[in-house]
Amino acid sequence: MTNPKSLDRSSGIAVWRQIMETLKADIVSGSFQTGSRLPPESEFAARFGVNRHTVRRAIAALTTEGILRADQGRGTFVASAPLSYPISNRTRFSEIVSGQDRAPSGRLIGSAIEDADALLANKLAVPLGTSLIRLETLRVADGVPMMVGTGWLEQARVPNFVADYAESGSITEALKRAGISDYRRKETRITAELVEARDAQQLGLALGEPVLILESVDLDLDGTPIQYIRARGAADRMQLVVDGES
Amino acid sequence: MTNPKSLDRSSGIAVWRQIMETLKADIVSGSFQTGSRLPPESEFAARFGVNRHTVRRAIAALTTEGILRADQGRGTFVASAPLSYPISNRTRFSEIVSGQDRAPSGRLIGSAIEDADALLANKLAVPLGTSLIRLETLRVADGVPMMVGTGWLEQARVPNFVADYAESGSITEALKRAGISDYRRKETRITAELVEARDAQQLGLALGEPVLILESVDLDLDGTPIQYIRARGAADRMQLVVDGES
DNA sequence: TAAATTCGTCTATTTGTATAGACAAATAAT
DNA sequence: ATTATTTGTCTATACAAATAGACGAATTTA
Repeated sequence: MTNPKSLDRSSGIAVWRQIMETLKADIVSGSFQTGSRLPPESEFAARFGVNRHTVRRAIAALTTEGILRADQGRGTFVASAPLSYPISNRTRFSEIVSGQDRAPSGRLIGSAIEDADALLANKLAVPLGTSLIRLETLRVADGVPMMVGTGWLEQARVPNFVADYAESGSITEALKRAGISDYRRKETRITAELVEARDAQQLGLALGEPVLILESVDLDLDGTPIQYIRARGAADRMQLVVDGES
Repeated sequence: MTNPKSLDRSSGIAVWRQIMETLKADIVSGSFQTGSRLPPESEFAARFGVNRHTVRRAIAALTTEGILRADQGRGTFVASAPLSYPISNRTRFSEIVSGQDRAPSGRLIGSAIEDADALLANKLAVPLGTSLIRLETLRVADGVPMMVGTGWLEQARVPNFVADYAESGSITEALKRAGISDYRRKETRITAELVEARDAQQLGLALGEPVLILESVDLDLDGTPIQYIRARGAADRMQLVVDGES
């Protein structure tokens, strides 16, 4: 049942990690049920064609993730299989994609001033080096962190944003004071990546988990870009819904 | 924008590979357009805080993938950006592909008959236990596998579907022969997961890589469900684009 | 109780990864 | 033509990853 997986020695991914991911996949798929005993390390070593120490490192990684538990003399056991969330339980985030929410939504967890690089200058249609405000936000549903987002706005357009936010405590209100009361979403680009260390902490994810990446540009009523957003969401907790109407 | 990526030194993923994936993600997201010149290696090295040799290895990997091209004395250029995949109610893979000057192809890699379980019965609006055709398809662009898909259709509605699809290579064409001249997409639900072993082999991905999951239901002109599709795509090769019209 | 099994730890060696510096080769800028 | 920039190649060093073998510690089995 456990795979005759081929290990890639020069892929830049350590062998122990490849084994770790294979084991995790087998546990998720149900090959090894919660509480059941795994074959001994020596057997895995033979099966994968590696040294026992390499298997041990993979098991150690899964142990710190809480997925496995090893008892000296007894064996290694599945402590808790990582859940594959049922689709029906996933949060629908259609409003994010359609742009019907009042972005940047969620709680402001940080801000900074930085100069526009090539990408940002292009997305926001401003000269290279233009001073931008960067906003870091966290979106929570039912107490569970769902997405972390980074938004960039031209500072000249929202000159007093930081002060306004500090005073009003509201992102929407701070934008309104800068004269930005309405805008629409141009498009949203969606892809997926493995979570970064910083986001993993914010979202409460283990390293190696997938995140959905949403990149979008908001336009004002004249079609001028207002902000560029790059949001990262816990893929196992959410599902984006794209309506087929339009 | 390429900078705030934090490198993880103890993740079991080599630094050069983390840089490689960051660069690839930036190319997919449009930071570096096809044909444009990248910043010099020394600048990347400074930006990532690594040695130039490490950056070179990342670039070498992307060069063998055909994504970058390096000319001595001139610089490093984006040879071909990975595919963008627009989503709308008229989504047809071949149209998307041809619109981007990619050679379209779809291949039927398997089919079976199975009874509708609760989920499928609900999605297709048929009684539980209804006989369904299950289709496994592989979609390829420029010789690179992009998506594997599983589709379910009510067998009574499209009796000769398997043969027709195998012959024409087109879902649209096969449906036409079953008397379904047109259909539209009801909605598309998007999430991400880690690739399964079987899909990894089909897509040429390593275990632990993220895949985009697309679930959708196609309706005929009366609004009756025709097929339910669950497709899995290599996240590092594609980007879904949702227009913000609504 | 004794033996077998299985995880835990140790030392030593080989291969892969990353850093450091230097210089050549090709191109672009002056 | 000369200089600066940028990629390509080389040597050398330090550290992590993986292999190999041996033995101890805890548990189960006979």
